[in-house]
Amino acid sequence: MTMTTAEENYLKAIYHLSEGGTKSVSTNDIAAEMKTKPASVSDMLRKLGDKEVIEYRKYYGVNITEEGKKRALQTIRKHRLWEVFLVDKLQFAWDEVHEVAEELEHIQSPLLIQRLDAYLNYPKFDPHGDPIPDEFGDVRARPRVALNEMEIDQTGQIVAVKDSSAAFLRYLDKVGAYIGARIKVLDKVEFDGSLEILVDQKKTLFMSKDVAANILVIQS
Amino acid sequence: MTMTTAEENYLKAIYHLSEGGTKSVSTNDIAAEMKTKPASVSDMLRKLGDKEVIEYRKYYGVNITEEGKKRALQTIRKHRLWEVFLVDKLQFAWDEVHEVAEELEHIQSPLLIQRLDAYLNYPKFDPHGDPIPDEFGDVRARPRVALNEMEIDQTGQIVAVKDSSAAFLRYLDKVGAYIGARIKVLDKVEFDGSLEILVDQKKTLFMSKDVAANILVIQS
DNA sequence: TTATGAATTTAGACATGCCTAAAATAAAGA
DNA sequence: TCTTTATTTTAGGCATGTCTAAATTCATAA
Ligand SMILES: [Mn+2]
Ligand SMILES: [Mn+2]
Ligand SMILES: [Mn+2]
Ligand SMILES: [Mn+2]
Repeated sequence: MTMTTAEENYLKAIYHLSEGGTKSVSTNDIAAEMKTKPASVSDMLRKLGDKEVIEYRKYYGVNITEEGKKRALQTIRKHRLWEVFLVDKLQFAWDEVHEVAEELEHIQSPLLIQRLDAYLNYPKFDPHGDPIPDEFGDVRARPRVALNEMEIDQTGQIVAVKDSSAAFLRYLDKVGAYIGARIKVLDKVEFDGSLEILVDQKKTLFMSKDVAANILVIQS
Repeated sequence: MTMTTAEENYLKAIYHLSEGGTKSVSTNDIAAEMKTKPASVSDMLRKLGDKEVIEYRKYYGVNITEEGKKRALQTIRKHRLWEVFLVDKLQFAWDEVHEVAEELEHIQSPLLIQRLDAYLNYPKFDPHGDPIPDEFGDVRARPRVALNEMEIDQTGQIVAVKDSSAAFLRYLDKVGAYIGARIKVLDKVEFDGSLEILVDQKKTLFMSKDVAANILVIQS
């Protein structure tokens, strides 16, 4: 059973909104995520239900099926592998890759993805720190905490961002925060939750609570 | 003015059938090339005519416009650059690349193509020996002759194939003919036009006139 | 010159994917 | 229990791209 580009995009959105298939998802939330109208979503949900990649009960939201989860993870795998290719091989900045990967992820060729994976040396994480599912859909996730939830003197390494918008990524580049940076919380301001951070044992950085909440860290 | 994937595929077919814009092309020939029905072609010709990438006079075939030629060459450029990527970087065989490139050529990102070109070191020819147009659509073609038209004792180098079907390419692999091979015509049989060829000064090869007619050579 | 036939276009239909406007439903409050 | 209202679905329509069947056109052969 083949899926169209539109169907793959919807299914991926449902997978993300359901937090990996653990929650049911509303029509309105899908419409917001896909930047379409709820009426268009209803049309698509019927189709995805017919293909049994979601369980669709009218008026009650949708749940992704095991088959659907497998499909979504394949698309996510392709998206993230292409992002690694664009950054590692073609010198794209991490804020330039998303839209192109959104197209490349729909290319149909198992051989292509297998060879790309090998060529990139079987990467486990994409340029935004998100894990790349293996060919069976298994994900090796790292336990992460949002930077704003860390306490003074705690240390760790930036591994991902929640907000992947170009604006946010460019801001991080500008201030010198990047995936892989080792950080230490030097101070937290009680009044507004803003933080003072030491980056790579040399650079001091101030950031608002809102910014810190979008930076994910593994503690060490 | 953006073009859909279908429009790009039709325009590319028209460019090839018109031999680079020098001939006018019939509806039936386009239908055969695109594996669709003439009725579908008529529909599409009206659209391409409206967009002024072809000149369409009902019942009299089409001619590609300068704008259309430019567009077609951009798609061809992308197709051939991706073929080089697949063969040089991902170890695809030359008979495995066409279908995937047929999809990849429609990815919309000027930056991607520019970077890919640089990454591949600005190749001038694809794995089948066909020239890669530059970003302005200029093609540096090499004067070629079909192998069956060469005379005894003449020498040259295989630079391209006319027939890119997987079956033909696999046959060439099997007998040891490849793009770049240096060849010499040892004998020609008058009766059926078949040839005896010396490849790389060491291997002798017999081939039918039909096979030789699909192998293109620059003479030396 | 006119009939014939091949090539081509048009008519009408269907699938996908999107929209707006209207109708239906479920959940919550009075 | 009976509204009210936000959410969701349906109805109807439009664009793209395909098809079959019917109509049209052009070229050519009698
Ligand atoms: Mn996508
Ligand atoms: Mn990513
Ligand atoms: Mn194509
Ligand atoms: Mn080629």
